Amino acid sequence: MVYFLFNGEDSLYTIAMNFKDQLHRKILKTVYALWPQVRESSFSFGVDYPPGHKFGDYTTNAAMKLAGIVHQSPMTIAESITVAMGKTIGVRESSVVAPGFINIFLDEKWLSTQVEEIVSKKTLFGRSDLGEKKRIVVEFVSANPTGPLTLGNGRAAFGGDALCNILQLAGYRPYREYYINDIGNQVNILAESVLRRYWQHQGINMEFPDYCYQGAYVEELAKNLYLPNYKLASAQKLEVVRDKIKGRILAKMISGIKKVLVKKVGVRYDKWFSEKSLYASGLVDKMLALLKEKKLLYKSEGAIWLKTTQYGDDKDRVLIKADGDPVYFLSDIALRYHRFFKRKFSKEIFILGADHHGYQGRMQAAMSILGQAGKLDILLIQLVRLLKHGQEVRMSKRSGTFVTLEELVDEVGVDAARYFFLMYDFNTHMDFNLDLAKKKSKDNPVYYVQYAHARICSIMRKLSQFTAANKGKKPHRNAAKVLEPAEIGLIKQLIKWPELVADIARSYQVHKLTSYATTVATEFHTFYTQCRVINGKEVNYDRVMLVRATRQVLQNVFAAMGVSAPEKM
RNA sequence: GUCCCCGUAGCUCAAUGGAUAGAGCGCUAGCCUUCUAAGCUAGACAUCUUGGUUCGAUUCCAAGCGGGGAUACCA
Repeated sequence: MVYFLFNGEDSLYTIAMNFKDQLHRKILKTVYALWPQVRESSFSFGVDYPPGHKFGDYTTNAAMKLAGIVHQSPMTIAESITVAMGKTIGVRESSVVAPGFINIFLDEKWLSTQVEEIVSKKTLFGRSDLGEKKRIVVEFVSANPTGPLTLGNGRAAFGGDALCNILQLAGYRPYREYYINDIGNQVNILAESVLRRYWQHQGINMEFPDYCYQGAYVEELAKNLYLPNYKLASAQKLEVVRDKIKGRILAKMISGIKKVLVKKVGVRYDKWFSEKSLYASGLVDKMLALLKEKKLLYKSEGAIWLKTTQYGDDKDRVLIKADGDPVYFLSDIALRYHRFFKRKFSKEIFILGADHHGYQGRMQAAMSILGQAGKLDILLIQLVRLLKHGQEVRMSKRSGTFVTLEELVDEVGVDAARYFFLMYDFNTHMDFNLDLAKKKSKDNPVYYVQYAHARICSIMRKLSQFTAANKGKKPHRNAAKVLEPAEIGLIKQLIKWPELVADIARSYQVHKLTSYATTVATEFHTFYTQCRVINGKEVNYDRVMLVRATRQVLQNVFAAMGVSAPEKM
């Protein structure tokens, strides 16, 4: 293969490498029209080598001649690209940097029209119909209601929320779901922990075993427990009383979680799905019957197993334990049945802590059993390690050593917390130093980006004063449009937003949002320093337009990240 | 043992197989009589090791070293 690279820092895009956005496609189309011999492969377009030859033997010119594409010099090639593409999109010029690179420069007039388009499209700028209105269920956080949300849950909460925002922009219909494990042994243990604490407070000599939850929130629940008729403690009574208070305690935990997510950090869910409801509606039993019908169940050592190995899992999995209790995996299968057969979602994105990575195999096996293979994307999100005084602190709900999401947000604010977590690739192992986060929250890049927005608002305020003072006078317009490098740099970033949205909708790489926001802010700050919008009595209205476009893009990015756009700082 | 993730600047992180590897913080030197200096400009500092694939590797493959996680009839 011969690879011709059409790209360049100044020329906006690497076109040979990736044809994912509209501009790329237009350029590629032009190239195809020029040279029908060129064909597309997955990463580049090119032609086959003559046998026995290597690319290194040739310059672009020689290679193209060999391929029979053109019989001209590289400069002439660049020229023909310019002419052809100048008609469809605004290409000003192109140049050849041999061997193998052709740079393409966009016309400033075309760039200016893009600015106007951004302003007129407003929040719709960046929106596309890539997703064809497909309904995607996104499950994220879904932390057990046996303790408050931790730092680590924050990572999933913010990432999942931002991903849904992006999917929405890309034309999908995301459905945010929090699956509540409100049944099973964990809930019993929580209730028991509270009860034991309660009795301890009543002066009853009661031990507190290791399997119980140690956290301060258990104390809090115990303090607020109203339990007049069950003062006596005994092994038999414990279970009876526990079951009496279970529902109340669970409700309290869940409402606490909801409060933090919705009120505190602004992550709203479309559905808080109760695991218990899967049993109540009979769906779990139906699921079991279905699996039995498919002859995928067998009994061994008193337990009921599912033959997941037939569908690529490492080993078969227990669905019902020897003691007769079902395992979460069972309701998880029922949940997928519900999502794909009853709700008819076309896809699910399941954001899962990396400590659950072993769960993937059986989940995908379950999807295959349901005949829905390929519809479940599991996104593993690496754990957050908490450092205190340079030492790692193992976060554990059971032992009560953790930092809650609420604490963090109280310390640094929602914007800083969101931005901080969104900066990291899901695959990155984050070390989180709370002391440092408190101390350094002022250094958070979110303020750098927000500051750009505040500066824009300041200009706009000034501008409205200016126009009020000059009522009736004709606004001065610059006839000659010669863009400063800072202006071009800014525009080039702004028009990348739709491409970025599409990219993230495909790759789920939400952390690119923060990189992009920072880049736009940098370009704006440079522009701000170098180019004046209001200069004495002169207003440059083209720059006003550019500033408005920048504000719009920043607001759109902020909205996707769930970060506020302050008008003053 | 097996499986998953990570290893890039002093620190925290970026970089669809492409040109001179980028930001922020920290460090050095400059810039406010003009739209917010939470800013701008310049400078110093980096791809864990060894092989392989490729015209080209931070990126893909293999082995090694180092760190984290998982290996339940817990979730």
